[in-house]
Amino acid sequence: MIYADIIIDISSDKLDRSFQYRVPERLEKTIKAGMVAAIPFGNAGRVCKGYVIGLSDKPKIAPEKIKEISEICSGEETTESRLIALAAWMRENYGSTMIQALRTVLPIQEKIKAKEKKYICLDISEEAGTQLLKELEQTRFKARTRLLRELLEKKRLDYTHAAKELGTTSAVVKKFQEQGIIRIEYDEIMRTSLNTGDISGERRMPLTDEQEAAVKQIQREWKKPSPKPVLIEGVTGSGKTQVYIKLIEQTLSQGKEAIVLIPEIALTYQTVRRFYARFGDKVSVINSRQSQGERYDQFKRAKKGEVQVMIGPRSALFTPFASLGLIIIDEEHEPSYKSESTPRYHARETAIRRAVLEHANVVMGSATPSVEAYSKAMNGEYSLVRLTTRYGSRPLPRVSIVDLREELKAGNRSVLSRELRQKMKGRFEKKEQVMLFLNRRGYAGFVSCRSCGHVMKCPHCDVSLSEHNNERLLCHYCGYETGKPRICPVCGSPYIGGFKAGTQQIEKVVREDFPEVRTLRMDFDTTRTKGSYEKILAAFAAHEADILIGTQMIVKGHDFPDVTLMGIVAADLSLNAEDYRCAERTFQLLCQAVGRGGRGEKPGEAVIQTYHPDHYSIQAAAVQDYQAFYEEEMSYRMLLDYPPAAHMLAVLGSGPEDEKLVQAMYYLKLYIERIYRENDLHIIGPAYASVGKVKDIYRQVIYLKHKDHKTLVHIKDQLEKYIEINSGFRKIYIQFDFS
DNA sequence: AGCACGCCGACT
DNA sequence: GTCGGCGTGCTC
Repeated sequence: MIYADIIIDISSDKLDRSFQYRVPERLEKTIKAGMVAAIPFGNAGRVCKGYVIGLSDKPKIAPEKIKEISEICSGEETTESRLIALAAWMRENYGSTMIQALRTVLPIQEKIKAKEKKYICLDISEEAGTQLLKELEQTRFKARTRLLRELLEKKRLDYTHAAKELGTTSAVVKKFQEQGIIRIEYDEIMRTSLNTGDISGERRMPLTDEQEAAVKQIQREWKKPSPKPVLIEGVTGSGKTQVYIKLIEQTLSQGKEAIVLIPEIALTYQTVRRFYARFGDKVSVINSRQSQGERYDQFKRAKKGEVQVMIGPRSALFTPFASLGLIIIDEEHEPSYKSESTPRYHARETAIRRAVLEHANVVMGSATPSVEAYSKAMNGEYSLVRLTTRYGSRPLPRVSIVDLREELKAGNRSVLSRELRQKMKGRFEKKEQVMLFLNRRGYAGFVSCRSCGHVMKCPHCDVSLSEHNNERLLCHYCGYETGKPRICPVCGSPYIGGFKAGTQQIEKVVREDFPEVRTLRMDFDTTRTKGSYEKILAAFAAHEADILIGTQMIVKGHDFPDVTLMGIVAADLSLNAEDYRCAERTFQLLCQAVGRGGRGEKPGEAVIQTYHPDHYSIQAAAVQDYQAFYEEEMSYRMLLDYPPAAHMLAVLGSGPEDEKLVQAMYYLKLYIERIYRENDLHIIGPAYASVGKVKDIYRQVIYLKHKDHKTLVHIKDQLEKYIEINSGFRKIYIQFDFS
């Protein structure tokens, strides 16, 4: 006798588990994990659809309780079943429940019902409603009162939303509907796709010899019986997009589709317009500002075959194309390709897995590949393609490194070194533009007491508050806001002030030093509203300002031909993070920043200000020498057994009660020591995570390091079981994070 | 999600 | 006593 594990519905949290069904004899041969089956469910025996996620020969519960599968609705070779197989792989490799994995892979399913989105509407006049509310308030119909009050205020309520927020059960709604007080409305609005704007300015450029050679090399790889993923290492301005477009053209001509992943931060109209220009309405774009419904529409169009190219961030990877031929990952090194929620998948690895399942190809590209990807290219797992010539053979900017310690010794306490200020002055006189880049990564101006050193912290999170406009203190993790205190809350000293490091302070200094100069600022504060990002860039491009001051976001993907000086104010702020990847991040950011300058006719220049002028990541970035950086960094990772030299698994525990969490994590460590007795496993922790508390939830972490990825997956599997059985983990949420 | 069950106040 | 709303728990 064969039994199938089936997941009924991924849209509800309450059904977040699998149910076992008997497989009738006639289906024993055909049934496979990933198929969609019709099954009776619930007391009323209503038939619904479910996903087969696994098969076994043992019943988990009393066999007489198990019902039989009615029929199979899908074959094994459908897009959906391949995506379910991908979800199963993600579940296994990243550690999550099957439901969580399915929800990541099939955002469609959630909306397949909501394609006819249900709304509750008042079906009687407002006066009658108000009257009825008054009557109801006198009675004990609490749920109805809540619902009616909300309805009078909002007129139209989202059905699922009402259920969640107001605790409105179906019984309440049904009763109201019978009485004719409300009606249920459905709507199916096809949200319009992104407007393509003016693309007439784009002309097709022939490939350079080097690009042509790269395309040929990739095509040779694809002709092999089992093609490897391709990594393009191409310096900034070498025209990787041209190569991508050529490869997509070829894929489409074979009747297949393509997915282009672009990191969230670079996903602007500027970057996708070249794809629009070439492929027109064959292209669809997803971005993270879109609602679930909008994304669903995009996926539906892809499934119907109305578009052939999908461009988007990480989640676009799951576009349900019928015959996927190519996945492109641009800026492969970007950290946003790693998911921050369970399953914590990496788009690069998952794309390669999907490509295997779909018989598609993967091409990734970066000027500064991640150490992980590059090491795989070195050991032959990926095929490496190099683009070394900058467009129009423009020289790289001249870079000078300024030692800030020397500045301090010379009595200059400003954030601008003498050299940088001197060079800025020269540019302003010549009417050329300047960009100042602050690599701050959460080191925004925190507020501390100069007498006792007390730092203002968020009461709900383990982070310092940062000062924003008009003396407000803001928590970047939970949004907590408070006024800046006049005196120190600990010692009462009036000398309490901001640590000057934010973009606002730099803007202030620039204005003081150069009163004539028009400044523009781009950071967390100024880009919060929709469209402001593009507005700022457009204003700068139109010479409405002479200097642009900003964080990470200013170094991504924009060409300003009149920018001839790039100032990197504090290069090593990102070096101080305790993360093993901080040198890599610093190198990548600096390379991008330096590469920004000198895109036009005039030669560019860059100034890097740092306290660590001798650090290899800064030295290598100044001369844009990836190879030198890679070798240094790789020997460091080998020495300390960090990925990719070894594999690492972070076991993250979180919960509202500190002591319970500490205890549970300690037991977890003991359990790991008990089940794995070889001495080749490094266990670090448990310890509080780098941010030990977020929104009043405490967080701890155990790190496991081992040469073999499979061993870690095995330990994860055992831990999952242990946690499920053990009641001590009831209020503790455990997540796994592989790297 | 959707259904049955059982508790509890209100009313014949 | 019975009726009916409303929260709770279960569905292989």
